[in-house]
Amino acid sequence: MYPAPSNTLKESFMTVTSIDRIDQYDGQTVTLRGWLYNKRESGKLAFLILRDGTGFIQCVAFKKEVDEAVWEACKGLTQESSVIITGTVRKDDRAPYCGYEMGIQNIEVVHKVEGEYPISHKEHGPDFLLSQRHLWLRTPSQMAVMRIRSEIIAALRDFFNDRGFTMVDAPIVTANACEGTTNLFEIDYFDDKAYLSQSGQLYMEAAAFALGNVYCLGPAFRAERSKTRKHLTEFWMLEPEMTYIDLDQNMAIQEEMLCYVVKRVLERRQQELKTLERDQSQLEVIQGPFPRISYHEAVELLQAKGSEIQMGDDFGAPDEAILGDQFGGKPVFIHRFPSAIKAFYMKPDPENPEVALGSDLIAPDGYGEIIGGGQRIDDYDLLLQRIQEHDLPQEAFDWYLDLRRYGSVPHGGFGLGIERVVAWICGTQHVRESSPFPRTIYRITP
RNA sequence: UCCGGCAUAGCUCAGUCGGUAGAGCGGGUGACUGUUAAUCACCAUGUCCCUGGUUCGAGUCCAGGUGCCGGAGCCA
Repeated sequence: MYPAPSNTLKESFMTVTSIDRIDQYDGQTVTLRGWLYNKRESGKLAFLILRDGTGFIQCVAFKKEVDEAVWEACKGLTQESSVIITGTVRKDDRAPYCGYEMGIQNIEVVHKVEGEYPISHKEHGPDFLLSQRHLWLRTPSQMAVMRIRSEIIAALRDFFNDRGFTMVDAPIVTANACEGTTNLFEIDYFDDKAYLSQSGQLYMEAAAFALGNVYCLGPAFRAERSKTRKHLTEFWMLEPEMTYIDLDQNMAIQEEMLCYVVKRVLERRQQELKTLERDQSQLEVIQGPFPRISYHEAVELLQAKGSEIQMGDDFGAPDEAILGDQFGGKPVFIHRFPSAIKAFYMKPDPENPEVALGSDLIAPDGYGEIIGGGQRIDDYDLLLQRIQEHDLPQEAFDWYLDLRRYGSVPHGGFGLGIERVVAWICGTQHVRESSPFPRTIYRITP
């Protein structure tokens, strides 16, 4: 018979494999290590649904064909108990999930769950699920979102690495604000105050003057009391910065990057997109060129659609949603916003100094702004003037001004919100679901 | 910070006119040799968010508070 499990498993010559490779072992006896996802049993027959992180498989035990101890172990098994199952792989049309099932020969219960597992296979509300996020991650939809998130980040890194960009990490603890000063998380820093970074951009500008084209990918923190489906207090941002680039080239690389990412998810994460029941035709239309309209044109378009927006106002959420849905499901660039509603470092358009050489990329289906970027001011005097106009503490920006004192060049870049892109590609209702452990205004656990 | 909504079993919710607290799922027990979120029978489960008020009587009505959700502002 088969050896007693735990201490002899290594010497048992059993092949330990994973569910995603099970099709290579048809007819063979292998060992899987996983967790009990679900169980169905009748008097003399038990179906155990095993998950191991790579997939799901149905394992079958007939009372007559297994040891009594194995039968008893199967019967007593509870949801999410961890188990090591050895059995014969066979193709079976009745098997759910992967088309294969495993005839159980031996089972080792690594840890049996006592008491109720909090998450059932029926519906739950979002607040409850978020309070159980550490367990919710085990469900198929959440695993699929995390796999797609991982693929998106890998694709973004590959895109820039393949084009000669250098990855430079930006600091998390900073002394100055990149955007406004009202949205900073303040921390004690020995006898001083410090802040959690809102953006790595200013540091990327310094790095670009050293290395040429660079990017960072890291967390950003905003102490905004925002309670919308597009906001987290901690989110991840990709921030490339490029020298000798203009606004059109900047938008072009954003477009190329996003098309590459969407294409790669379509190619490599079919299974996950199906699990999420994502309408893939909506992703297939994501191909360049993306429409590019000016702020001025956008406001006229919105007014024609019945929006109350006035020239000079920033877009509200409904405005963004309208703009995002005007172009056949493609994202749209809005460029040349009024300088007054944009960040202090945005370079004015030489042809119309009232507007800034910046752009936002608005995603369809109400996901809103997924990228914001543009040209940076490269003139020392103008940058100093803007810092003063915005009542920013000049000393904290001395090093940033230095970049315009020592070999300033035209440059620009952009910031891409990872959670928003993941939410859009996955079709999740809320960015909460696209972060493994989301932080919102009222939630910092788990 | 402002506006709106919600709060009842572990979860999702119902609860009529103010009159003894309910269902489904989950849990437990039992039956069943091909189940697909299995089915069937039985069992157990409550600070009705908190405080105060009205009333013979409050889950229900009133006031205040707390928590959460959605939105605005701000932003990726």
